[in-house]
Amino acid sequence: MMTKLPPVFFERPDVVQVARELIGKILLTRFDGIVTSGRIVETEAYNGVVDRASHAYKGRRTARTETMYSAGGVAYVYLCYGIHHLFNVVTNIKDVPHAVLIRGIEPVEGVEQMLDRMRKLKLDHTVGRGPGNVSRALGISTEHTGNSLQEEISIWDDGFVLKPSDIIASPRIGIDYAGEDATLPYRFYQKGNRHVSGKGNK
DNA sequence: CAGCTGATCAACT
DNA sequence: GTTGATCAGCTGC
Repeated sequence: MMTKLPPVFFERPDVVQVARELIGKILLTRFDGIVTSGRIVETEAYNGVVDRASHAYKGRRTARTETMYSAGGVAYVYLCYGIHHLFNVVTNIKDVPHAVLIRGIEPVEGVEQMLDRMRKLKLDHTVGRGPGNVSRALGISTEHTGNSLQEEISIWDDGFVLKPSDIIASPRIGIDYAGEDATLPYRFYQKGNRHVSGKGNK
């Protein structure tokens, strides 16, 4: 049984809780009738205007970050280091720029299509590992920023439940510039899953 | 296995 | 002109 997560799931006020609950859910895209999906195994919460690691820190608002100010339940996709498209889920209500970065998925449907997009011949643990690869495997790019998560891109609950002890919280990756905010336990991942980025995810 | 580096663009100084 | 919510490929232990 598959249930699509409704807008109210994303509009809740606690972005850290949403990030934790997204572990184990299914992220699915359907572009031109081609379905690819994967189970979310790693996320990070970005806590809006008070979070030095967020693009919306201190209420910064540019053409790029504008979609983070939408009501929860849409995609925020932006380009990092000029080449990587990073996919985020916007949460909270309109004008509160919270978001959850999806950092890792375990491929489920459309493996052949994902391998094609990754330019790989065979499924391995690097497919869907790291935020740039999540977008690449699922075919998501900056042109999808602002899109609803009820249409081409959607997130599903298939009844899969993780033991609470298998969801680990840790500091976020690659945000050393964020001072004290860099130490907050806003990253969540499934213990031991090989599609989680970094080392030592036991 | 650790460490460096190129790719390449939007935002900021 | 510099810097990042990154990745893969190479170097040299």
